[in-house]
Amino acid sequence: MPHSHTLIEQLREHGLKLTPQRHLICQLIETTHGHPTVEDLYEKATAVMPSMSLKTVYTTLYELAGLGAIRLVNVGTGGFRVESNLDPHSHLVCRRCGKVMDVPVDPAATADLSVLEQYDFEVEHREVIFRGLCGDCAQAGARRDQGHERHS
Amino acid sequence: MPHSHTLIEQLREHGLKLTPQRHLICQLIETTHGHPTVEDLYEKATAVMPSMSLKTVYTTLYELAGLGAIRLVNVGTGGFRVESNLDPHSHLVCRRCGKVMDVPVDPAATADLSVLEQYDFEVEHREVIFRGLCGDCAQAGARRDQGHERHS
DNA sequence: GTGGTAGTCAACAATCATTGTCAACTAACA
DNA sequence: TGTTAGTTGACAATGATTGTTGACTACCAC
Repeated sequence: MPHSHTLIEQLREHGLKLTPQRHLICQLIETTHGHPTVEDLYEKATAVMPSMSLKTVYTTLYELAGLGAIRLVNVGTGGFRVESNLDPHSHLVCRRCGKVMDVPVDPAATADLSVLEQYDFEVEHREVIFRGLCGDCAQAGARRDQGHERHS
Repeated sequence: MPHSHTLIEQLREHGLKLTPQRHLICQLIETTHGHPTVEDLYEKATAVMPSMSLKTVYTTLYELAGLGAIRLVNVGTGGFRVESNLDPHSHLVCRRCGKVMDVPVDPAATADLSVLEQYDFEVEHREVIFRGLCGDCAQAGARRDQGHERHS
């Protein structure tokens, strides 16, 4: 049920102070679709509250992640991204533009996992990433191949 | 068939010069088990050839990756790791010590992938990561919990 | 073997993401 | 409204990676 709470409510429930900075960051996360980078949020935040420091954004994100209110994922595109969609899903990651998209493929539904039992390892979380080219980048690549042949 | 070639042979086939640096790096990759970081390889390389620069290690790894002879994977533990096992498999990543282990779970066998067709995205590669605690770290955590209660 | 040349290398500086430190500040509660 | 523990912003530091460049060298032709 905590999942129906807003991020701010979750902060309060855990005894964290409701500072204006946290308020703003939570709001931005809730109203931003996709998978913003820390820098993305920082830019949006400073637009509203110019004194906001990048450090505060990082700190707040780690706090929210610690509460399980968000997840910080690293898809290998440099820096991590804020994941506010907590439903089980996988990611499409464009190797050219770095765009990240959700796909409703449950990582827990991965094929036969019985082999895992042979390993001395406590699995806590599963992650599935599909890498490749998004539509835009695939088109851009195709156009470039047609146009001026020699460019690689 | 190129997969049965040594890394050095693959370099040669693609017209890259066989410098002593590349020779050494290829050798180190082939004789190192697990998933060495760039820094790991750099340390081993400088032990043999002290003049080796970190830049050269990076450059060579990118070249090998460009040929498809190795893969550079980023499992979110800071810096990437060299993957010389090109068979389809997945990874166990310890969130505490950062250890990476291979498991023979084919990422392509992930459940129902038909939903992917609805997305305008060309999938080139699939990646599955299981995150959690390795045996050693799980034990260490349990011991700490028993001993001095209050430590978090 | 020797010379020419394109491809490589080491050194060094620069960049990017992230984290540490700490004094000043403020939300929460009495 | 005062007290105080928890937060914040400024700033420096770290760690990983990348850019630049002149010197160097593996390779090919002779």
